[in-house]
Amino acid sequence: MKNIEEYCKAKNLKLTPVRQKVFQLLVKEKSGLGAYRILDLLREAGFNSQPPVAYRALDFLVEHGFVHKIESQNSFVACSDPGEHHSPIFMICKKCDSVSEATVSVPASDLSEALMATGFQVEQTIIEAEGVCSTCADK
Amino acid sequence: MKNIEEYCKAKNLKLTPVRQKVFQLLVKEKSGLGAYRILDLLREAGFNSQPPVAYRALDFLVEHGFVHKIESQNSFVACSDPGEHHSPIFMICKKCDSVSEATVSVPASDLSEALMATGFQVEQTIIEAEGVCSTCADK
DNA sequence: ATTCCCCATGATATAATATAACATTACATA
DNA sequence: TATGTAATGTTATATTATATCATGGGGAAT
Repeated sequence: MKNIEEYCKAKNLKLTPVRQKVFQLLVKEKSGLGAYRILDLLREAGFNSQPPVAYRALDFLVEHGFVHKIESQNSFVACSDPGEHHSPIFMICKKCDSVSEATVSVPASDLSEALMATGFQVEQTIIEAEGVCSTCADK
Repeated sequence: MKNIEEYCKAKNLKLTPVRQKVFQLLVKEKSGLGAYRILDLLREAGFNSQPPVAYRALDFLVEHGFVHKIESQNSFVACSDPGEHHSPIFMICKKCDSVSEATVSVPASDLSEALMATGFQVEQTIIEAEGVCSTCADK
């Protein structure tokens, strides 16, 4: 949290109350949250609750790398390493629904190679793994 | 097409007219098609056009590996190697909107390793790369 | 200090994607 | 023929996301 406040100050980005609140909500959750769930939580916290409010805040947070969208769930999670450019890989546990992020500085190398070999110029990768997290596997 | 007919016969799966038509529509397209676009095309072809019709056909086709869903687009594409179990990797061109599939028999190995190292048991991976396809890059 | 501009927010409406639920039909086979 | 299962028909509605236009707030230039 401190992290992103400083980052925004440094970059002259406006971390407005609603943006900050949405980020806080996501940080507290280990699962992804949908936009309308976030909207409910905002309402409970006294914020305006129309859909564009949540989507705008999420757009801002995603654009600046503070939050990631989990495409297979239409949900959102706080970035575990905000401010860094990276190719996140998400591990989604189907038992406990947790989403965790494995940060890899560069897209997995043999993946890149396989794609490069086809002549495709990769700009961004979306990688989401579904399975069972170590905590649930231990049970 | 022949491919999937035979596969269904062998596995005793019912490749009904609407399922076959949806698959044909997807085979003809190099971009992903949304469910409601498919629905329109079905209607043009004389089929019943209620949403569940398209979604059921897509569910069947996806379940049996004939079609893949592109999560980042909420769209669907025909599988380039139906019937095979694989970990598809999609390359989505942001210029021409084409979606092509790089088939890799096993999830990219260093990706798997990175995830295994965390203790996460991967069951399935979703990998979508955005960028520029070789055809568009050549222009 | 005033004006201007930009960005964020407020507010309403609607688009786009997806599923629930229940009725009906078709077809294999006991 | 009766019966069960899977597929389809049909209506309604849930869920996710965006377009659009109006309003407000705060900094920079004059």
